[in-house]
Order: sequence, then C-alpha cells, then structure tokens
Amino acid sequence: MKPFHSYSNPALAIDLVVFGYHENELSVLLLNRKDEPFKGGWVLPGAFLQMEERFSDTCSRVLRTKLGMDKLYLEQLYTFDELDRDPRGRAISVTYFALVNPSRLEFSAGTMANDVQWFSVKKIPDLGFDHKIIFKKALQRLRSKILYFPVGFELLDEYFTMTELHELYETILDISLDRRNFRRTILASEYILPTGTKREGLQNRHPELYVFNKKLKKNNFQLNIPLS
Amino acid sequence: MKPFHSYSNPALAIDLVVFGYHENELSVLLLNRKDEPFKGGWVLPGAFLQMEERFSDTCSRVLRTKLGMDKLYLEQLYTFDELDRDPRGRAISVTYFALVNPSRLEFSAGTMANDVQWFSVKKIPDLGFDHKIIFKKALQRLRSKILYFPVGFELLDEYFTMTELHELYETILDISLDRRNFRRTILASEYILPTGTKREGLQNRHPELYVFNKKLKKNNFQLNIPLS
DNA sequence: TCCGTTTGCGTTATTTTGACACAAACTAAC
DNA sequence: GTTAGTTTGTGTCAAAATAACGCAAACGGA
Repeated sequence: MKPFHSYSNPALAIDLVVFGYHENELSVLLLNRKDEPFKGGWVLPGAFLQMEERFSDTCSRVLRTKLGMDKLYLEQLYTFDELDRDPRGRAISVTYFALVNPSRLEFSAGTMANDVQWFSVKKIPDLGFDHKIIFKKALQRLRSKILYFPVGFELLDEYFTMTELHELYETILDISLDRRNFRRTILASEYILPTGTKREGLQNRHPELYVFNKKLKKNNFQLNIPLS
Repeated sequence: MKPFHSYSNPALAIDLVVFGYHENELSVLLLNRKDEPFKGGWVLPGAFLQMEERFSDTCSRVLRTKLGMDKLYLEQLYTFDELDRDPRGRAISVTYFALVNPSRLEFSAGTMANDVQWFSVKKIPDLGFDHKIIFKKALQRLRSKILYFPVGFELLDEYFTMTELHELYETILDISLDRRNFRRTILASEYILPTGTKREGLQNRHPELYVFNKKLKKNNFQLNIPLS
C-alpha cells in the first residue's frame, strides 16, 4: 500500500511511555541511544511506522525487542507535531503509554537489553527530543486515569493484598490516602473481590488476598477514590 | 524542511469535528465532497498536513476557508490509523474537535460556502471514510469534558442567563438536570460570575446576566455537575 | 511470652447530593 | 390596568457520601 500523495510526507514515529510498578516505586522504561542525535543520551523507546503497520504493531515491535513482551495495556496518548522536535527533519510522533508488571516480563532487570533501563518517575534524567514533555503528559494521564479506572489490573500480580493495592494508589498519586476509607470505597465498588485465602509460604499470614473482578465492565466503570 | 527517511511515509490528514450550539441544538459542521472518493457524500472538513505546517495551522486553514474564522477552541482528539480508512491509500488522520458559537461567525448560514452545512448531532447522515467513528468519539469527549471543564465559554455569548447555560448542559448531555441544583452547583464553583445587569432591549427583564470567570485556572478546575 | 506493627471492622460529624416547595418577577391576553 | 400562566430566584430537608479516627484481633520478631 502506497501513499497517494505526490509530495512527501513527514516521518511518523511511535514513541512509548512504559510504566512499571515494583516495590512501591513507579518507573519508566528509557532507552540509551547508540546513534546521533542525542547519542549516549536517554530517550523514550520508539520506532518509525512502517507503511503497512498499524500503530499497535509498531508498539509491539518495540516492546518485544526491549522487554520480550508485547501484550501490554496500551493507550494512545497524544500526537506531537512541533516542527523542530527532531533535528534530522520533520517528524510527527504518535505517543502511547503502556502499563506493565515488571515481574511478568520475560527479561528481568539483569537480562534486559543493555541499552534499556527502568528509571523512577522521581528521578528522570534529561531526555532527548521532546521526550520530557511526552513523559510528563503520560504521568499526568496515568494519575487522572487511576481515579476512575481500574489501572491496578495491569500493574499488580494476580493475587494481591489490600495493602499492596493501597500503596499502589499512594505511589502513583504521590499522596497519602486513609487506609480505612480506601478499603471501604474499593470494596464497595466491585473493582476487586476477596478470595478468602492467605499468601502461600507464610504459614498463617494475616492479610487476605484479593483478585480483580474480571466481570467488571471496564467502560462505564466509576471508581472515585476518596482523596483523604 | 524535508523528511529524513528514504522510504515513503503515509499521508497525514487533519480532520475536524466542529461543534456549534444554537437555539438549544448541538450541531456539527459537515462538508459535501466534490471529488471521489465519496463524491456527493458528507464528510468532516479536513486537509492534508503540509510539510512546514503545525497541526493547528492546518486546522486554521480549514476553518478560515469554511467558516471565515480560525481562532476557535481546538483540542486534539485522537489519531486514526486503520490501513483501509482511505480507499486511495494509506492515510493517517489526526483529528481535532472545535467549539464555536455560530453567531460569532463571519459567515452566517446563508453566506457559508455552499458545500458546508450544520447538522444536528441527532441527525447525522452517513459519512465517508471512518468519519462516523471520529464524530462519535468527539461527541463522547465533549460530553465527558463538560462535566469537569468550563466548555460553555466557547459556545455561549459573552453575557448569558442561567437558563441559557442550564439548557446548554441539558442539550449537550441529552438529559434533564434539576434547574435549582444546577444553579447552586454552578454558582458555588466560580465558573461564572453574576453581573447584576439585565438583558438590554427588554425594558425590565428578570433573568440576570452572567459572564464566565476569566480568572479561573482552566487547568485544575473541577465542576461536577449534579446529574439530577 | 511480651511488644510493637499490621490488618480488619467499626463509629461519628460534616459535607454533598437529590428532590422539591414557594414566592417574586415577568409576559401575554384581555 | 387586571388577570392568568410562566419563568426565575431562594430556601428547606432527608438521604447519601465523605473525612477523620478508635479499637481490637492477628501477626512477627525478640
């Protein structure tokens, strides 16, 4: 399939903001560039759109290469069009944000491609291109989204404790939430379901394990986390 | 500025969903195509991105041509990438939605380009390309946006009555809202300010006129319209 | 067994919401 | 002008949601 224009079109890049949550820290996946421009600097992982590709195909290509996993939660974020965002020439960037539970990845931190690394969202280095702006927009989106959408689905293990879910929300929103009010609200929505079981290995541990309610219609769902 | 790719890139279209509000009706601007494909059919107004153009420049070009006005409220909606969305070949569409008070336009219904027309959102004809999907997404966005963002700024006259604002919300959301609760909520937020004046021309009209509060930080603003 | 911490369950005061009553201001018809 | 019906501004009240926090059982480590 060819473009039907006689004149040339801007290059089309797909850039990804991949969020990972692990041990009370929210991180983003960054790539260390091997080539100019920004050689040696950090950028968001991305690739150019191929002619016959859907955006999600390009995302999968990048994710598979860098994380060994391609079926993540993906959501289109925004399309950036500044004229000088790429020093090589006009390039449009369609950006996505992805959520991943790092413990589910094929590549663990040790075996990951040596040009990629997780960075805490609180310690993001300077980024090439306009990627700092893209990152900020993604974080903003995640923070507003978590208030009304069950984002934890993608970031926690299948079984998790109330404390873990509570800490996920505190970490992402970067505020403290009353533990007891949080519990009440979350349970009143049918966001998660109690399993009645305790964590294995620990002989008689107290905290109950929960699972996400798969029967939930993710669409018209409304959470409304109490902010205190 | 040239693209720096050796291989060719997809064409990049900018398509606009322009909403207008007039006499308790929410309408969308549609264009009647003069050429194939979809000759004679209705589509959203749009244009191809030129090499040195920002998206907003392309939007302005389209708006100026069709409405004689280019400084509207504009918001990027979504970028569509289906492979077969344009029968002529691969074309990506970056879509925007715009809000207009038709009474502020240079071109009134009579003097508008004869290939454009307002259609009530309740009576949208079949649309070419994937434009029906784009339209639906825009309407959805407008409806969710109005619940927490002062959208009326763009759709009403400078001075307006409480009833007019109330009816705007009812029309866009397509539900009925309790007049008295709506008033209470809107006034409690500082979304609008009373002017203490009455409408001119009508010697002693009762309904008070309001203006939008320009000092409002449009960012972290939260409305929360009561839905009853 | 003791002690500090975590977890589950509850109470209470305050605020917000939803539903609606009522009278003053207005318009149109006579 | 007077009258009748409508629109507009203000207030009330019960129910629901929110915010703040008490307490004891379950737990882990010393």
